Amino acid sequence: MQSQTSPDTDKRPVEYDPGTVEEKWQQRWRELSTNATDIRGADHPFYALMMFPYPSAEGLHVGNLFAFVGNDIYGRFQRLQGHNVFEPLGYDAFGIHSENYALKVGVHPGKLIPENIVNFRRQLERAGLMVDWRYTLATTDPEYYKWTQWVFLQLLKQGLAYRKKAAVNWCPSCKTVLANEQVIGGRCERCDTPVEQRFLEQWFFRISAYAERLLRNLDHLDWSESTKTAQRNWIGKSEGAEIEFSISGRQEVEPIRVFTTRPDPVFGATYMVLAPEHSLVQTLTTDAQRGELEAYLERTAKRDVVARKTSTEKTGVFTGSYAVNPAMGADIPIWVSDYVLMEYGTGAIMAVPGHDERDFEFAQAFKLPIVRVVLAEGEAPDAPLRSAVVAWDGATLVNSGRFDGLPVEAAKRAIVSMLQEHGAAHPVVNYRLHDWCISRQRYWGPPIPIIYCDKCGPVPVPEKDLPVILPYVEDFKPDDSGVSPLARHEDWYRVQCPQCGEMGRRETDVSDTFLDSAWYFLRYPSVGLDDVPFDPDITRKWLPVNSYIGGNEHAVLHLLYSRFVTMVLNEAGHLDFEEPYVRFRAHGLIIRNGAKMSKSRGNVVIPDEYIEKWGADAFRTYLMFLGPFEEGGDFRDASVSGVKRFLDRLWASVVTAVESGNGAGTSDALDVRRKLHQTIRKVGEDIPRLSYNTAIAAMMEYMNTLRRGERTPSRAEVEPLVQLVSPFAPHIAEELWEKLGRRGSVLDAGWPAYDPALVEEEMIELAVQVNGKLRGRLHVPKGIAEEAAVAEAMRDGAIAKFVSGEPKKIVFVPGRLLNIVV
RNA sequence: GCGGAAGUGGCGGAACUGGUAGACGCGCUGGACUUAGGAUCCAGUGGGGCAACCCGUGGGGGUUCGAGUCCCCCCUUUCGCACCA
Repeated sequence: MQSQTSPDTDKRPVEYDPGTVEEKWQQRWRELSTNATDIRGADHPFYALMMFPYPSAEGLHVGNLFAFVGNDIYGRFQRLQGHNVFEPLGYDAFGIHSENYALKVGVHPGKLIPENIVNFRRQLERAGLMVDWRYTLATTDPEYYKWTQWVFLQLLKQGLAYRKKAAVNWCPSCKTVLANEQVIGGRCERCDTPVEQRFLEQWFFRISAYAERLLRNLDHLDWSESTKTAQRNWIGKSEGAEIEFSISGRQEVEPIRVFTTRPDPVFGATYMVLAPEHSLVQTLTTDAQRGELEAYLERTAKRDVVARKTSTEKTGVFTGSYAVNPAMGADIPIWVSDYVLMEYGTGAIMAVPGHDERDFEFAQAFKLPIVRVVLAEGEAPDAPLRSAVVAWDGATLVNSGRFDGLPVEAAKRAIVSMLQEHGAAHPVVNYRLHDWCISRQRYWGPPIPIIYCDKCGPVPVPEKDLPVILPYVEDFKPDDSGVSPLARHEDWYRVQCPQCGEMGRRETDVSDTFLDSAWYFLRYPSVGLDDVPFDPDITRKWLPVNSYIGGNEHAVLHLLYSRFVTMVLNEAGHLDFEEPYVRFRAHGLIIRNGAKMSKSRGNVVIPDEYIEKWGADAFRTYLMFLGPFEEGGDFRDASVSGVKRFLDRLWASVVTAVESGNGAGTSDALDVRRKLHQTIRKVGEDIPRLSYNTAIAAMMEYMNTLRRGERTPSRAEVEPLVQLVSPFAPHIAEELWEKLGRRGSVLDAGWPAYDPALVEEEMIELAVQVNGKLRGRLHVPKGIAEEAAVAEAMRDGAIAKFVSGEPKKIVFVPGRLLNIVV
């Protein structure tokens, strides 16, 4: 090919066999501990974290690998920059996922999970990740969940874990309680069954107390904007007022409190609505209405959450009682309806049917009065009100006594302060964020470390007694008793109270998987230490995490919970930082041939098959090449060949360079040298931006330059390229590094420097436009002056013919373009 | 309904703060070497036109010497949230 010597034999492609090369280097990395991180001795620690996978029976998914490779490239790059990089990986092995699969195949999860982990480990090693496997963990290890239980106890100690009987989301299929976050559109996130309501005693974490801090800190985090937005929306801060409505003729009953972001139309509040679960419902129901109301409550309780939350049909019952509208003192009826949700605000509303669509529908259905109190800009006061008018900008009040004519914004403030003087209102900030229910009535999780004692109540298991081992039980199938399968094992749950020594009973619920993953990053560098969850010196050195890469599906759940737990541990004095991840980037999703991958479609990419066929290096590089890392892309089988071809050519170039003995000195061809230095700069700029696809394209471009014409590349021309390629295709890079006669891992060779003088071209192509239209290109010296450029342009007939007479204006962008306006 | 992201060749995708649209790769066309090639190498490849040129970044307006990029109005896709008061 490039060689001029014996064209006959050299036309033969120089190919390499990825299988042999990759096996050799993976073995060598193991023998030489190339990927090991010196945790205690590191001078320049860099913690490159990736979200750990759930070790499924199906094995590693390309989506996992896409994320891991993306993180690995970043980590390897940091190492080449001179950092001590720690790139650990473990397994998120507890949870409903594993348990359901175990139930399906009838094998105990305690047997399945270790098998899956072995398979995952094999697949991960094959991918050539720079992971230090001495520091791996599985959330199912007692040495790990001992400390998950410890985290629970810290929250309890801080008063942030509490028990309450609450309406919870109950999945009748999984037979367990779900967190709000696990309910998608009223259905179970895992099995898509409509979720029902149940009332159970649950353990909650008071994350709502941290809403403001979780929100505020986002402003200073170097995170993907989309992730921050998702968290902001989830926290859902809204500012408004709480208004009290006293009960007409019943001073002894506490007033109904409502939260509203729109206090201005209070004069139009013609009735009130309580959520069916509201505590005042019984008190306010008159005897005459009781029968009808009880029937309604029963109906709504049975009604599944989907129907309740998605149907727009309004149902409800009058309680028989009246409240006093504090604005003008009128009595307004109090209704009960399931369109008001107990979870938001106070579970009660003042209904303003003139200006709220839901209230309007309800008022129409039950023939309640609708009053107009807000006028949209330019609207006549006597315009008929056919639907709710939700007006804001430029709207003014009517039928609101002395507030008539006031713009909405001013009216909001004026009305709240008027009501406030009467003690009937005060400004309030409300959040959508609910407390985190961590109880699960399941088997496959860490038991919550609590012992119930008749005398002492709930008593925390003393820290010295941790872990509370999850016992091996054969019948781990959940039932609909509302309690965990562990509650069927008296020998396990009957235990002495740690305080008084009387017989007590263990908490039989286990904790949410999200608690396992809320602190795992703290454990990695301290894996192996069994007297602390995380060593203070090690933690000071390695945390917070420098770079975290993961999927945006965890934008609100895992990322919010781990931030919360970090804040709490910080307050308790266990950590000296309150945000766990300095930088977070969400990777994109991979689709296949334009369609979502799914088992049912049968279009799932199985990494093993591709690695077998193309090699891990080509597969890794292709994954990074198929689209922008943060956006994902379309996996097309036919396209892998392009990347493989690039690696083949890289191999061939290095081999011929070495064989030709073409000096290790500087390269002879100036244009090749320039391109090399431009490539070094480009790749070095692209990797930190996670713009991997363009970094690879740049290397391919350089390869094309290298191969142009009948020439043999020199070592100096190929050696830096091997370094640039190494984060993407580490095995071939190592092999070629060795072929080049270099000792040690290419990982420790550093990152090549570029010469700024060579990056800049001396001659450039100057685009010449006439009236903004491209008319020609000039090959001119970089620093050419405007006058010289114009003169040069006018000598070019193809350009000059568009210019007649004196130009009106000349726009000159040095080094780029000349625009002659005539 | 609300919120996020995105619409560029046959396809995946490039284009930093407005400045040569289509880098890189796949595919395709032609050629070389071949018993053969789904290997390799070389050349070409947005559309139209013999050409000079013209048209082109979802559609329509606008700002500008100049717009894929900025502004306004639509359309489409996609991902979250969703009776949130």
